[in-house]
Amino acid sequence: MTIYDIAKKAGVSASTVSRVINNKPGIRESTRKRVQKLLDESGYTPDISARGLVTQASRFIGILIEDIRVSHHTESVYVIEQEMTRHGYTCITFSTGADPCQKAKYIEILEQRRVEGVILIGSMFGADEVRNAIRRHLPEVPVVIVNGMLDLPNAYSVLIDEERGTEDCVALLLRKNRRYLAYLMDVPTPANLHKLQGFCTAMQRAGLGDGKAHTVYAPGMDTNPIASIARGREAAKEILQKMPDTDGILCSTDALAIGCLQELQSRKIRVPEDIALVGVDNSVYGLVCSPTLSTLDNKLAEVSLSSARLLLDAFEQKALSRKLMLFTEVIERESS
Amino acid sequence: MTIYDIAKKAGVSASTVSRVINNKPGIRESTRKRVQKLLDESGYTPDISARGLVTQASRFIGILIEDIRVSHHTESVYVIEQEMTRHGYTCITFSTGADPCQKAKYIEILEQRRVEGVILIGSMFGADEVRNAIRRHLPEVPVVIVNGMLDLPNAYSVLIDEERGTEDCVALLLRKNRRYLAYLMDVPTPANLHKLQGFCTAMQRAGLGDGKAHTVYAPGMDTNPIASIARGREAAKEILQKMPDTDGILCSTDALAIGCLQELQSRKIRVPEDIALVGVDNSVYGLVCSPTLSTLDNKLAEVSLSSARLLLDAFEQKALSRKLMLFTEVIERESS
DNA sequence: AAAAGTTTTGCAATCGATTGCGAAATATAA
DNA sequence: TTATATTTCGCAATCGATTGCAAAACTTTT
Repeated sequence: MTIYDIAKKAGVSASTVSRVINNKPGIRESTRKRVQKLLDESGYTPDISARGLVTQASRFIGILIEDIRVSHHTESVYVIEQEMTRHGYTCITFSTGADPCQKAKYIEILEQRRVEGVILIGSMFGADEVRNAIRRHLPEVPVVIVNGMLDLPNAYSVLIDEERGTEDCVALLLRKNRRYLAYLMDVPTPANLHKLQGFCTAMQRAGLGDGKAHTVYAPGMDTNPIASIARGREAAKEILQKMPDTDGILCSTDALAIGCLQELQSRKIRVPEDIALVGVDNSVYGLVCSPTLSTLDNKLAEVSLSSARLLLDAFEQKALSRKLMLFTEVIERESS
Repeated sequence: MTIYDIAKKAGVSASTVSRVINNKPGIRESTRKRVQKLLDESGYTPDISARGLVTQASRFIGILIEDIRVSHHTESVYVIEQEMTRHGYTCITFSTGADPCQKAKYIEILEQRRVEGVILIGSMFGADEVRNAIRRHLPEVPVVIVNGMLDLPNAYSVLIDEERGTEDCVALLLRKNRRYLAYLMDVPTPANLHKLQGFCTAMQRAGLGDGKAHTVYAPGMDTNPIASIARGREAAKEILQKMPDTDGILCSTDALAIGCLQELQSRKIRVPEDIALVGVDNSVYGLVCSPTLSTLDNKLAEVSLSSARLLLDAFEQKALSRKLMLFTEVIERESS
């Protein structure tokens, strides 16, 4: 069922049908009615790709993410997809995996589909391969990086102030009269390094010494939260052994915090009485466990919505800035 | 950068370039080399939509899901996307929400994008609006329903034997010498009704009376597991009040089971000593909580992979059957 | 060296839309 | 009624590819 079929039935030319479909002026009301009726009855739907060929607008945007199964990414994808769909765009979403070369492959697919814009979610898109792939395959379309930066003329960023957020978490622990704080650090992504920086700054300011000395590392690249939790348990052991005085632990993710919690509980260490615990992410896990977990809300929905809006603005050259900074919020629950 | 630009540079016609791109025979090796080199250097990528216009193959498939944020759906989307991408297809995924009319809208978008096949995930796609929308907009393309059925000539189904799985869960509880079983039922979706049926059958067979009499209902349509957990807590109260002898609870989802667990623990009822608890889903929550939750693994990854394969087979008219039935597996952990 | 057979290539149509521009139809003015 | 202005519509080109068929360019044979 094409525009020509409709044209034939209506006894007009394809141009006229096209004009009716797109509500263009210069069509007699009576013909418009007649064609529209045929359009409705026949169940015709335009082939958007064919249209895109001449209008040079695919109405596609690409979303690249390392692994859609990690729950905060899922939330982002959801929000972005809703917003873009609302504006007539269709999202093509790929889980790229960690390998930068693989990411480049997906970027090429996006070019083949002629996406009008791209949103990169996650902080692992800083690799050179990615930069080059974008420069090569998508030099013209706006690219929004959620929680990361890319030094390219067509790149935009939406960031959250992780450093300040972490400082706020330390402040919470201090308010609870904790003085022997430990920090549990995940993979050294740019975002996580910012958090670490925040921890160190806050420690310094409180006169509690060198933050790095109070930091335990539990790096690992896992998509499965269970693995993170296991890392958290191991790290907790290390903390207890190296810093037996610890009365407050700040973890760079909720999953790690859950791991700590499990380890502490298995040793009959009371949370928060003996050790207060604070995570980062505001994930569901923090509500499922007992005691419920104090955490840092990174405003995922807001950040994602902002990225979608930023991209839409960029389409119309209306973007106010290439960089958007949003703030986090501490959520105080039972574990602190 | 189009095929014509390349042709001009190479001093050949567009047809020749096209033949090189698609590895068609009948091109002199020397010209092929020359054109290929230009192709590589120029960073040309074919416009897949333009190609699709003449080949009548969009290489798109659509995935419809109520809400991508619910974690088992995410897993499905991930698996399907990987498999389809591997075969050269690009997935367009939509979170449709619960409203059937909204679903019909998305089905129309899929038609506009000329998808070659569709996968419907979740048991909520049985509504008449959906059926009609498919009949109207996608009467020709194969549609695979994951965990559901649709009476249409182009529909395929991948199902899991929930009934039998639930029976196996009851068997587990019986092995643990539990005799006063309660069943906690979620929304009456087709899938959940099958589970209930399984519970009743197993109870009957064990001579433990009428399953329905031992069932408590906690219906609710929430995307957020926290809400499910809250429902679980409430339902647990009801169970304890109505059936104080209960020594084993089977829940139709893990989230409900977590809710039960929380409620039981807050009342100092020991799990599994006083009451054994079994969930269904094999979700992460079951590993995060303590004691870890016995559950029914519904083989999500396998089911999803099978649906993708089934769709691919359907493309080539190689589908062995319109209906595929897979089996579940009981995972015994600490809570039972 | 010409004829016949093969291998390479290009022309032009096609897919399903949109759109500038001119022509036809209608409305308005003289 | 004719001239002019204004609507309304259709022709044909275009977007970026693919492909059947015929023409051109080579090989091989005689």
